[in-house]
Amino acid sequence: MTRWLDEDEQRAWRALLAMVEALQSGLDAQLQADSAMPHGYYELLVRLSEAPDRSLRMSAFAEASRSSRSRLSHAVGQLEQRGWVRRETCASDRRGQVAVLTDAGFAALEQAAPGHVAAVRELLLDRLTPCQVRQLRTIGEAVTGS
Amino acid sequence: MTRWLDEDEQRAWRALLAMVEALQSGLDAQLQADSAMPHGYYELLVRLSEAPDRSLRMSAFAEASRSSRSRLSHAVGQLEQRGWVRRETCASDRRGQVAVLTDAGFAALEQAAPGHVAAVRELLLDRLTPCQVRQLRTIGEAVTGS
DNA sequence: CCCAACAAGTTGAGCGCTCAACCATTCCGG
DNA sequence: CCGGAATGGTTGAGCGCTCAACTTGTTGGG
Repeated sequence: MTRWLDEDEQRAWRALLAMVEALQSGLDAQLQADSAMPHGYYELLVRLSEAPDRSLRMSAFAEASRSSRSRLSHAVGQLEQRGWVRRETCASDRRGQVAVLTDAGFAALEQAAPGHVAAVRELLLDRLTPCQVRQLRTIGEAVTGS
Repeated sequence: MTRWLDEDEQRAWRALLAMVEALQSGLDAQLQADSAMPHGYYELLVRLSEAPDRSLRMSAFAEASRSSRSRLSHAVGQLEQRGWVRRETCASDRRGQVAVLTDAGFAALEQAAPGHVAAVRELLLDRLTPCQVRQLRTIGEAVTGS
């Protein structure tokens, strides 16, 4: 028999859905408007910028960004067309491809970051107490299992 | 000057991103596999099923589901094609359309619900303490402003 | 060695969403 | 009343994502 959600669970779940919806649309709108960049691409550039040599093997890149190989392949294609990322074939394994953040890509990220961070503050962090911010982290880590 | 995220904020934000990603993909995969229904459509059917007469004026429907008019129009088109929703022209305002949940739509929802609820438990609620569930609700309400 | 399994990425079709443009109807000031 | 603004909803193009199929390269047991 199905164990339905009780009042508290129902409200928590719906509050989460609403929050996610608000954050996604808000952040995406801001990035799209100010930097002509979808939020997903921004996240990719961030991951890449944090990697050694600003470059990542595709499969490692996919894992780091919690993305499917296919999605990443399409996305990197787009980023490449915009000149933000360069593909290089891996030396040790000729199957492999390495995505490298170009200077233009890093510049685009630097240009986009302030507005994005401001939006994250405005839409999320400024609306929470420091304690809630810590709670949110704990909750997120519990859900993803680390 | 940009006020960057400090350690706590950074971790909280990334944990939230990871959690959202995990939940979205997990829930969508479950619904898609078990009921051939994207999560967004499920949410629409739920809202409709809770409305008086299982029907809603398009604009009210859009607001209730925090969706744009355009998105809703496309989505209802799909739901109509699947026979889950019926469109009727509004009596009092000939511009208006009313979306009505059909019996088949309600049946599809009843069929899909148990698996979905189970997935919500498995991926989210079971990983949190009751206290964290309440925290999550409070946080969500703070972010969305109610 | 060789070739069958496997691994790394890519590709194309299809789908849901967004944005802007668009029709139809209603409202409202002159 | 009448005509322009506002409202309600739809449409089409374009984009990012998913899924399944595919190509290319590696590897390991006969």
